[in-house]
Amino acid sequence: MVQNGQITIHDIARRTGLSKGTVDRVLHDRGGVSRKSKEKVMAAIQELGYEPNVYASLLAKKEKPLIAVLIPKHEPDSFWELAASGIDKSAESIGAIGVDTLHFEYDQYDLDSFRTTCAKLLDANPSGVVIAPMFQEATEGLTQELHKRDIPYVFIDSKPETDGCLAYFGMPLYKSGYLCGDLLTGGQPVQNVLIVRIRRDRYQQSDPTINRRAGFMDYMLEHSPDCVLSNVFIDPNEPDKIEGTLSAWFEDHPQVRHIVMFNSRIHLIVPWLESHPDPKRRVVGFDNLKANMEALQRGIVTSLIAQRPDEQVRLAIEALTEFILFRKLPARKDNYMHMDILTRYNAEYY
Amino acid sequence: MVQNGQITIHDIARRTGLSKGTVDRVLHDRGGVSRKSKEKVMAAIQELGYEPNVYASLLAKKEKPLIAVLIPKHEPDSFWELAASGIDKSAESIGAIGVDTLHFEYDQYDLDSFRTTCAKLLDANPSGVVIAPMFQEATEGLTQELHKRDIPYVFIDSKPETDGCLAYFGMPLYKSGYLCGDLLTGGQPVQNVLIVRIRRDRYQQSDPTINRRAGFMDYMLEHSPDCVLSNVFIDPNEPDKIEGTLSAWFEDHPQVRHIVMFNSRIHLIVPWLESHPDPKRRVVGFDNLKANMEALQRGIVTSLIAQRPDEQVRLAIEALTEFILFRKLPARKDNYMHMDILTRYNAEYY
DNA sequence: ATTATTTCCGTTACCGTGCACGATGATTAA
DNA sequence: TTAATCATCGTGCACGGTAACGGAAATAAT
Repeated sequence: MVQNGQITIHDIARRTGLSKGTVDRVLHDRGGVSRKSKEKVMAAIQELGYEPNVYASLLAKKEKPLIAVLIPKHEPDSFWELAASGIDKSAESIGAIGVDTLHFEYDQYDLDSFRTTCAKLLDANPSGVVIAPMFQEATEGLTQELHKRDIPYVFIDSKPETDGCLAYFGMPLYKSGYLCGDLLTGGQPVQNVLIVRIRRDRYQQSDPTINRRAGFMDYMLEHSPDCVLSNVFIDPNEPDKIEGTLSAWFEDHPQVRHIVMFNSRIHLIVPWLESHPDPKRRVVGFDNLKANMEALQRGIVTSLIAQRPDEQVRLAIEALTEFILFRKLPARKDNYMHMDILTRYNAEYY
Repeated sequence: MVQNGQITIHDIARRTGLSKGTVDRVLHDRGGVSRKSKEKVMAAIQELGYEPNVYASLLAKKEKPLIAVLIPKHEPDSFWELAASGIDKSAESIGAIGVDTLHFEYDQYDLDSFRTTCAKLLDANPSGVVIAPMFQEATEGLTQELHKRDIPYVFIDSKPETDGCLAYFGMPLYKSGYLCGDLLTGGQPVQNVLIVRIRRDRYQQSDPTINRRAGFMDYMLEHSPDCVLSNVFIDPNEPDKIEGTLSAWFEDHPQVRHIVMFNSRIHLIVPWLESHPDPKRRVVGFDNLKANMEALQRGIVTSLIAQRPDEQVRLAIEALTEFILFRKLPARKDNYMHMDILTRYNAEYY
């Protein structure tokens, strides 16, 4: 440990001939200080190089900041579960420095659920909020209220076009589609590609796969202009039918050996892939769900593109904490996360 | 913010009919407490779920933990510079919670320099140390002294076989070589590979490339048993000669289009690669040095394997901080970092 | 001129722990 | 029996900062 001849507010009080109460007032801009005194204090702070003692401050305030996290409800092995576990992890570490965390989860297919969850969140009166938005308008309603109450918030995953948020952490969706094209083709021209898609619920508001598909299309246009792209739709609610659907399709297109999905559900087609092995096939999907990782390590899936959802939330929570505790703004407002390329050879330590 | 009905030592003092002095004594095992009192206090702590207030404790002790970091001295765009910048970043964030950080840098080719730097480090009397070891024996001398003084330490990058360190954060070297094989060959059998090597200084103690090469060899043995592996040595101290060396070699082996280096200096051969373009060539190297990244984005280098040195040190410092402040042991002792695969399509956001 | 407001600032009681100091009663030595 | 020793414990100040409270002086209102 280190002995610290720290400069305290007493020092600068003595130096200015004022009391520590006044010093505290200018430190926190609480008003009620004459211009002259304020200037003297500021000067002394500069000269002596005063830095507040975080411990003493936190102790005296005897308050714990609360960070609320608003994410979609999730099934066991899903993208949002990865995010949630990331929340728990960083909740632990910031809990150590005296910051509490609270999850709020809404049904991403139910606007009402989102609304009521927002209300609950506001009731908890958090000092900061992490938002994974799904419903454009309702989110705006929330952020307006947060603004009114002067509560900072950050977005993760996706974000409204313009917004007064503190920061945003997410994946570059278009680019991830582009990268996906490179991984699927291995950089070589390709004749046929099958895109497996999920019939979206009509209530679904935001769809990241649209941007990914766009990036993918552009890659293919540039590198394999003659490639035929086919689409097959499957229904995650009827997993039994998936194998049949795929088998039927491949009956007509036996030559297709490049398969891609732009959502996190590549694991849905793994049973079919396993029962129809082809060593030359290439399969690319997204996100490090457990089921996906297993398929990757068994060689069924060629590559996954992952975005470290846990790190996304960690950074989001960290940025929020720094702002709440120390009023420190994040270095960048828009933070695009690195896209991790996972293969069977580097999956082990992810 | 949230009001916290925290349990304090007063509460457990009142509950046991003792004074806070006594409670403090059992909390810190300072002796001078009867068996009966001690038991009563322990019981009350259990029942009420007492958790010490870190802020108050740190404030009262009026000490700031100091974390010392011991790494090799480094040139501008080198691996250890990446690590150093990671240190600065996390120093900032833990600085916010009142933890200081201090660099100590030694000449990795000079044992004496390591020794004197260790001495300086010990003089600073840190509460925890992060070590990037290069000299086996001298490192042991340091850790023994740290043990004596009861100072926790963690290793990064590499570590001695057996040691009482708190944790270790590093890259799985052998596996990274194996992965490297897959990236270089694209999973397809290959006829010829050129390994560009650096003539090591004879004083160099640890050489991560040995393990990487081993992993690479095994991959090739399994996937391209007939492949011819050639070695060419270059000297980083005479960059002017590199182009000549390579040109001379390729005169005799024009058919070789797979090139790999197992250290972070792939950028050294970039000038030659640029002046002898070949669209079908594949080049793989290690680490996200600026020069390497540029070559990657220009398409000169096919892939890089990076290990996020900044995250390595962040995790190391974080583990140390948690232990120093809260006596919390890290979840795992050996932490192998994820190997990042970088291509021109995902390099942008790294 | 007197009273009522402001403006500005010092005082003070905390926040929860750490630790030195001294007090108390019990035990032992003289 | 008296003095000295010891085990055991309570008291009180310190750490640096926060913010409520109230007082003095300056200004405004009557």
